[in-house]
Amino acid sequence: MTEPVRWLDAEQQRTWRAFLWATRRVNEDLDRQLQQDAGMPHAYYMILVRLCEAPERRCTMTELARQTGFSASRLSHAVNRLEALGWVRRRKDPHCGRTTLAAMTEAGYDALVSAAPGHVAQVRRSVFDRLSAEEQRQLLGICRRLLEDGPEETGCPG
Amino acid sequence: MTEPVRWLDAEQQRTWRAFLWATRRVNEDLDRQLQQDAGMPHAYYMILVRLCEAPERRCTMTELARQTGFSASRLSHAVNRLEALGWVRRRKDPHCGRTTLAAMTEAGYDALVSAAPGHVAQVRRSVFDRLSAEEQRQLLGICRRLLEDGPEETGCPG
DNA sequence: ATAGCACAGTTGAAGGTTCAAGTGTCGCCG
DNA sequence: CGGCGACACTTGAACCTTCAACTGTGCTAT
Repeated sequence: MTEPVRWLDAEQQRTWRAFLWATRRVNEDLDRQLQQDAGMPHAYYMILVRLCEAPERRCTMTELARQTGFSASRLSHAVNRLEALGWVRRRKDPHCGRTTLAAMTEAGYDALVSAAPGHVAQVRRSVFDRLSAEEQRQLLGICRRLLEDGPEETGCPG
Repeated sequence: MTEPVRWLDAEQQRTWRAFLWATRRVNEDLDRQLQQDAGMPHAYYMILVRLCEAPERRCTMTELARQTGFSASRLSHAVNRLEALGWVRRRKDPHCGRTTLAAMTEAGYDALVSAAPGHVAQVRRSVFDRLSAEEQRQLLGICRRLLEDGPEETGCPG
């Protein structure tokens, strides 16, 4: 009953390995840049971006989790840290006893604004400067495939 | 002197976001599968794979770090854990006082062999089953670009 | 020989992520 | 009304990774 196990062929091996190395490299370079220049990991930057785009720079934890794709637990721990840094503040939702609102502070906004240029530059260095317009199109197509029949997408700047 | 900051255009935004979500999804699914079915994170699986391919299923820490792309520290901690699991054993190199050899144990080999089929299946589900032959070619091309002028590549099965 | 330096590797602390379990709130059905 | 399941979130422990510091070894030039 044990099916024959379909291994990857040589070309797929190469592709898979290249994929692992390339994505790791991009993520590490991104994280390192943000950590060094802005004192935050990429995950926290993403949270700040979403918060910044939200209606009054605040939104519920659940919505924030949905937009960032983080687990409730991961987000909660992260917001603890962001709160300790003074970049975010939690408030009880006046309309609903069980939801919590995370609101970006002025300091949080400033931190994001000063982090953004360096981050975008790194994204260009790591990805877009290396790819032709055609390759960029291909990349989007491929990523869409990899995301099919999964959670829906959202929108973000910076 | 502050240069104008070249933001990403709308299409690049979409591509970037899709890239982040897609690669995160692949990595998470991979990690979850291995953790649940084989009791090890993907990083440790990679170490075992390299070790398994090495001449006598053993190699120096430095070489192993180079092949996996891990930092010396990360590798050392990981091998501590793998040693505690009984999957790897450290030995002093008889020919050189400052190098350490990491050797895969029988139990380690067994663990890898039983983990491999499920892992490969997940790689197919997450990536190759979703991409046409053409897209797979494109992906390899793109990853190569992202790896240009970086550390050199290596080879791995499974 | 030996001082100095680079290499090979380890360690501990700090921080991030996950997982499982826990708290409190809302909504709904009887 | 009274339960009770689902939802929104939080917590603590375990684990993984990073960073900076540290040990010990071999090389090389004087």
